[in-house]
Amino acid sequence: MSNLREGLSRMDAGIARVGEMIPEAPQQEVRLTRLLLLVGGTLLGEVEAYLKPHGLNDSDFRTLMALYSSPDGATPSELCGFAQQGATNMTRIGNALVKAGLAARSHSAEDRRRILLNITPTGKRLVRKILPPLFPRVLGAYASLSAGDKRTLERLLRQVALNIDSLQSSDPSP
Amino acid sequence: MSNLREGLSRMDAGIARVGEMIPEAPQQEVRLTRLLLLVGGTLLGEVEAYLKPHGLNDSDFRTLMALYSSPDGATPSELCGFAQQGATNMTRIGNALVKAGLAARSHSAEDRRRILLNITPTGKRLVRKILPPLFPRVLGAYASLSAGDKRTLERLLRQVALNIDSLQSSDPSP
DNA sequence: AAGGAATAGTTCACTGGTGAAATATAACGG
DNA sequence: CCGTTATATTTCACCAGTGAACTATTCCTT
Repeated sequence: MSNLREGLSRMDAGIARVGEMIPEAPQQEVRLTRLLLLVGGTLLGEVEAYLKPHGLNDSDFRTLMALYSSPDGATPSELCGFAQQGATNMTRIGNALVKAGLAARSHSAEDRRRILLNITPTGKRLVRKILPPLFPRVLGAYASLSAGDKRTLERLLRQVALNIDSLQSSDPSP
Repeated sequence: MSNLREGLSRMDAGIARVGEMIPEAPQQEVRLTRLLLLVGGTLLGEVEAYLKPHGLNDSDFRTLMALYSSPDGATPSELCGFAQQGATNMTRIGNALVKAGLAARSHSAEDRRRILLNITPTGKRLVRKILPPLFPRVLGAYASLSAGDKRTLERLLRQVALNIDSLQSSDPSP
């Protein structure tokens, strides 16, 4: 059932096979990209599998966490920033959280275009309940990495992020 | 428009804010996980933005690449392995590729349960057309990394993958 | 104060992916 | 052979996320 391991070896084999037919292909970089996607996707799947029984998916959860750490509430637009979601989807997330009794909507008094979302006591209880068992899982993913390894990994990932940003700005798509 | 950079700083701020309220939270590991997800997702978005004008998404493309490197064709199940997709979705991908004239379906003679997919000349032409412009983009994401950095990144990501696998097997979900 | 641009949120139609059940064929044990 | 079991693919109903268009409100400029 060692799923990622198996998936990785299939991925490696496939990339090598394509690399034989197309020698110009930057194999290592393709491998890195696929690896990133595969690891990230699996990690996300793990987290969501844990959240599902509680009726949340990862973006619902990120939004709930943002509300948990916003004592004065937050507007959907602010939450979009934190949860890395578009406004459209934030509407759905808000609906879901309100329906589940985890958050409450209210209209802003100063700016009547704005909606304010606040976490409810039920929402706080849920966060305090589901968060602690999540920690060992997150830690487990990096268990075999030394402190230095983790710092290196973070540094390299941030570098890749910056590179992607420069790509985007220099390259307004053909 | 520096999107990832901005997203990252919002993410960092959010994690730090939660970390103040919940000191037991493993901040670095949470940061790493979110970073992985964010970078992976953006990278995927980049690739798909390039593929979209050609009528393909990333899993269509992975499947097409698998067919390109399979001179004798492949069954949907085999393609699932390469493209990291479920059988259900592979049916849809197959439909899409056939409809676009990039692949052809045929029934296997020995085992009549099986379907064989083969790339068409049109499909081969498309691969040879869209692949080369993709290379500089992939390379660009890792442009600021030294050869050693890339090897380190790959090593660390593979370690994380193995850790996740052991988590899964040791932890049959509560 | 009026008109137009900007902003906040929502709705709608669509894409992409999933799990469970259905269908068809093959393989196996007696 | 025959019934059971396993495998390959598809269908169906659903969930999550997106871009474009819409509504309501506020800001800005004269």
